[in-house]
Amino acid sequence: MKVTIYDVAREANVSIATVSKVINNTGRIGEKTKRKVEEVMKRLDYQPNMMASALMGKQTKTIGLLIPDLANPFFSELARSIEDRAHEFGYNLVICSTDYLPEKENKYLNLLKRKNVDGFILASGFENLEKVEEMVKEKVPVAIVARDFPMFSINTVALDDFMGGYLAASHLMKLGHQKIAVIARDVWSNRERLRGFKQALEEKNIEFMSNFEYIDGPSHVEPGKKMALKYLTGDDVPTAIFACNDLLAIGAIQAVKELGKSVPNDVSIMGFDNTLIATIVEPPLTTIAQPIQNMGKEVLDLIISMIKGEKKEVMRLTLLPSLVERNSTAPLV
Amino acid sequence: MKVTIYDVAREANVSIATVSKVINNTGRIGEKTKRKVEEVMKRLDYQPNMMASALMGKQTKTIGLLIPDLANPFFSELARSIEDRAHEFGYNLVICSTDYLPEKENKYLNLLKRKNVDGFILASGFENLEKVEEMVKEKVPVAIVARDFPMFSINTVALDDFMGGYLAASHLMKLGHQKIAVIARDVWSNRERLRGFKQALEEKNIEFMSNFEYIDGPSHVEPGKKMALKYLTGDDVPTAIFACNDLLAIGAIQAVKELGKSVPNDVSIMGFDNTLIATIVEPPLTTIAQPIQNMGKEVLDLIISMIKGEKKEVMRLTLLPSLVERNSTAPLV
DNA sequence: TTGAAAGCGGTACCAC
DNA sequence: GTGGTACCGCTTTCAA
Repeated sequence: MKVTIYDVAREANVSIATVSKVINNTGRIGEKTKRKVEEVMKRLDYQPNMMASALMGKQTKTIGLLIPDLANPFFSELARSIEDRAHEFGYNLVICSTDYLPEKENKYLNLLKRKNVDGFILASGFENLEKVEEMVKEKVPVAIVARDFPMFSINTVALDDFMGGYLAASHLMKLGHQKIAVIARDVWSNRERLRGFKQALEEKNIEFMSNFEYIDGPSHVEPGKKMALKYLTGDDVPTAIFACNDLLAIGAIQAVKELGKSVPNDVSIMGFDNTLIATIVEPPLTTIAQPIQNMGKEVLDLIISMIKGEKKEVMRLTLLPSLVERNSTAPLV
Repeated sequence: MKVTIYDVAREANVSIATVSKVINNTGRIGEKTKRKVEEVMKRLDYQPNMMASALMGKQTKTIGLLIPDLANPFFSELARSIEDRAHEFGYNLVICSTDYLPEKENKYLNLLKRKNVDGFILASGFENLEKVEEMVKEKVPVAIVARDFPMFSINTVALDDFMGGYLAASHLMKLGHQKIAVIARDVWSNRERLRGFKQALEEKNIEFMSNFEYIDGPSHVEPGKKMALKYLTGDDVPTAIFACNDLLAIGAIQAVKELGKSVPNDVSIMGFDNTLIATIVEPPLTTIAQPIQNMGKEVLDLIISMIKGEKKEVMRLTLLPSLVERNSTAPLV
């Protein structure tokens, strides 16, 4: 049977109160009693039951992480970096993929609340604002990562998406491109990227392509390819394409190849995220890098400090993207 | 404050015992009492606290998943498929990356046991046999996935790695290759793949390359590239390379390119796993596909039936790999 | 059919 | 310093 605090107490000839004290290192205990109890705990291989202490209001040392899709490299890399940091603090992660579906978001949120997770990290793609607002009101520790709710008072570690878009446009324009198509799914961060993108164009008096439209479907290779094909075979053929994530960009590369053209000689392509796959495609993808490791570490630290009740004021940490030049972009000839 | 079973009981003018019964649909309750209680639960938005019921011996509806590295596409895809199936049953997943480190394996195992997870799924790469044996003895539900412990009586969903290696060698030999280098990390499944590989060679009286050695370091792009470079610049240059996962294969492709040669014209390359990235490299990777979705579903079902105490006999389910031909392999000219 | 009460494994306050 | 004990929120006999 599982060994409980009672077993330890009996074996050490002390009360459970005393054992509890040595476990948590609280109150006053005599040196020899303490040593005795510790010896017994070791001998019996006693593992305190976290359910029980959680019931008494202690923490579960578990954090809920909601992301759109664990199989998407950006999110799995992000999850991994959060996980690493969490383990340093003795926390575990319950990971849930929401597929951008508000029903799933709500379902998992409720489920995890019932499991008394100590806090939530909501990654980009979380759409259900009211629910989040509700949680903040209930004082449930919630932090947002890789997504910004600018209208909203909530702890956030975000990327400067505006700047990301701006950087992308600037790079492409510097290479001489003027007709730059954009491939994006209609979510908040992409709207920001688009805004930054347009801002950069405007400053150079270059017009934004009028045939732009959001993709529908997930930000995956296929939709990216489809949209790129549409642009490349349309009336107003772009000389460069900025895709709002690496997967979409890869789709675009495939489209270009399928049309018998070359990247970057005929069409330059840029991605966003700088995930593993950006280094793997041919040609290697020029992309806007998100500091994934750092974002993971920062949100985790943020949520921990919220859980501990340290952080009283709301903060928004905005990390900056950077341009990673590889071979999928080239000067316009 | 959180609403408890007491609040519901008071509001409905019944005892907590009655409320408990309607929650769990156990015992006998009058129709109208039941309806009344249900109405109150809805009205108060009552969410039973799972900690409390777990303390009473009920399940936590949580499964621990130990994998080597969440950022590795194979494992994130596998985790995602397990997660999906788990959610269908109302289970959550606590995911831990072990980096193939026995210390981490043990640490997480202990931590999760203290959290009363209902069972464990151990993915390929789990090295610490004794610990697993111990858990099986303690009747903790444990299932293994994507890894075989043939010497060991434990529920498993495995891939026929031997056959995978056999398929790979057969395919390359059919293309005329006789000098086939192998890139692999020294873990169980790769030893099996290698065994199958050699078997196929032997049947055709083709010799296994004598300069073979295991890589050290993780099964990632860089080590793959390094080893490929070593083979390709050595005395006995292979005409084809079989890498034991897609990441390593990509490293090999990069090595070939770096040497100014072409895949598949100068060197054919094969991978293993058939993850997303196999479709993304250039040229698209010929690889041995693991039925990842299916493996995920099957282990989850397996562990659930163990948790429910249905499955009494140990079973080993072996799924079969299949060859996916793309463009990284070509006939030897 | 319903409810009182005894736990489950801890924590923490308050005497001693 | 140490121990008694009242909970935490829920499940489960066992009476009524």
